[in-house]
Amino acid sequence: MISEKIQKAIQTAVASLGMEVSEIVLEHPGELLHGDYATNVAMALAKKAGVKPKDLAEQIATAIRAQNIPEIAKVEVAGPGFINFHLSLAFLVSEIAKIVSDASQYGLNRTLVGKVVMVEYTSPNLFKPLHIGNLVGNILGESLSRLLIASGAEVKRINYPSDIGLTVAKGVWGLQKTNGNPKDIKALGEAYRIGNTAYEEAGEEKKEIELINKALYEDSNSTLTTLRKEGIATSLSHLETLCKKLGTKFDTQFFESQSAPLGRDIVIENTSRGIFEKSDGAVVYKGEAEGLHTRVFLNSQGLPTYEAKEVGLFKLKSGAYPNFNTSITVTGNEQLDFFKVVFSAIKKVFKEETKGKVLHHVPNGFLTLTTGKMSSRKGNVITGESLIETVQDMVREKVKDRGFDVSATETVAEAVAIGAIKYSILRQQMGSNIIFDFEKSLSFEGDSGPYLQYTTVRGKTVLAKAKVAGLIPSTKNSPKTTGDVERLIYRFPEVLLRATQDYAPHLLVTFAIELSASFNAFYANQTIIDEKDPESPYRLALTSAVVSVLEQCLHVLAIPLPEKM
RNA sequence: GCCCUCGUAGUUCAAUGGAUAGAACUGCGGACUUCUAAGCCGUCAAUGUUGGUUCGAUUCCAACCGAGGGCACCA
Repeated sequence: MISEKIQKAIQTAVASLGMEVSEIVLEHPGELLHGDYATNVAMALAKKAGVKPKDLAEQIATAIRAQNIPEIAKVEVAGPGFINFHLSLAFLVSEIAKIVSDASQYGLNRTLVGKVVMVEYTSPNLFKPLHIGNLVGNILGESLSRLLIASGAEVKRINYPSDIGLTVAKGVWGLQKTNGNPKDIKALGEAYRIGNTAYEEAGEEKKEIELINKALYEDSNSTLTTLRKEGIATSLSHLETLCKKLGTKFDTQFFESQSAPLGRDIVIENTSRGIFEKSDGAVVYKGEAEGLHTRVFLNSQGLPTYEAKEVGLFKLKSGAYPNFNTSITVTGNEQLDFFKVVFSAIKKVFKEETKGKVLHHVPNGFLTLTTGKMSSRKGNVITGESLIETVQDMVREKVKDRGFDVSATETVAEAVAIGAIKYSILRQQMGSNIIFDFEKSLSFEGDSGPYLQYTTVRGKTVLAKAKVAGLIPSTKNSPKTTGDVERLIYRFPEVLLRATQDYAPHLLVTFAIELSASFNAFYANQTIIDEKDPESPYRLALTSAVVSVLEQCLHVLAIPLPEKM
């Protein structure tokens, strides 16, 4: 990568002056006028060396110039002591050529080759309609998975649905009351709603539901068990359809019905070893020694709680992938403290199995809707599905006057709806709460999923037209100056790498938007296809490079690309 | 009460301790008989408060104000 090359050059220059730096900070100046890269080493070293930052910067700059690096056209000192680097035209053009030839391989790195990473996300309660939170978790988890793959990791996507417990009991109770069909997803949703309401009223019904819960755990009533199993099958196949729409395919599913008994046994076993202890009839883990808090792992009836199930889940996961290096769990940010305690307990219980491995909890924020539209249209419960449906309805309206045929309209509407939703979730830093604005997300103007999709589709249209005209992309005849597109696009590999290292898909989103904007400006400024212009093949190569990089961005973000828009 | 997040234009988001805080939406004003106008160009507008560390703070530290979340048998 070019950034590494420049860092090395600085290191060499600094060393030649008899100084040392542990880390070279290289950044892209906010203004393209200030060059393509800048470093602050001179300012950082000046004090220790007892010289003026600007003087030291000049000395370092001279030492760098002496190295005659072909990729660097100009090195200059500016401001309080920055050293600015301007990349050479030859480098920028050669990078375009490289992108065109590497295509979908451009920018991938091998930093995680040989590493096995488990990513657990989505993890819904079966029987309960998919909540918006599950949708957010799925979207972030999928993008994280794809980022890791782009760095060479072997990713195992894991889904951990809750198929037993109070939620399921509420649904089964509701099915009996409504005489609902467990094979009908709508009936399941309704059954859960009724069961949940009844439970909250805390009367006789609550006791009935608790008895059902116990019976389901013990598998003591075949009628109830059958209802549960049928409902689970329905929920699962429905989930699979939705995940397919969202671009997710899980490698493995573990169920709470598996992790619960396993977790319970492990906790009991480790209570005698002193890791857990009894307190008020329950079995707890005391985290206070590590600045955490106490959590209940087995309740006073001896049933495993969510905590114990996590312990069991770890056993399942590490059993399935014993060679794993990192285990990532994506859940809502309200579980931050919960996971600190649970991970602490797991590390003690599985001392050997967790040695040298990383357990990581990645929190995602809440999604709130700004307009009251959802509630008026779909009832009080806002599910992941109804969100997608509503957005898709709105897109369908917009697509109508574009003159597509019926099937194209449907495909485009779905891709754009999912693009809009995913974008609004992925655009901001993971973990902070998300405000979803229908009007804004679907305004189709700027800073949106559709903008990225539109730019890419537009670029592809140009390429297709050029092919018909017999023009072939080439960087042979490049112009004397380059524009913003060239000065942004070569950054893709570093952005991709940093997004992976920081678990920050939003960095890629920001990059994709900036690249799109620069391409759209370029597009508006001149005609790309012109048989008489010797530079036309270069502009085509540039277009091809942009399309290729944007397609990669969309792929990593798991945003679908429609054929036309 | 204790702990964890967070506070940036009117709104929704950016900014690995750096230079004139960057976009989008909204408002106002433009261009175009041209490859997709879901596009392009211009313009108005912001770091909650008070201190501290630093050559340099939106970023780090402290206090305060404000929002959200968590803290024993839900997940």
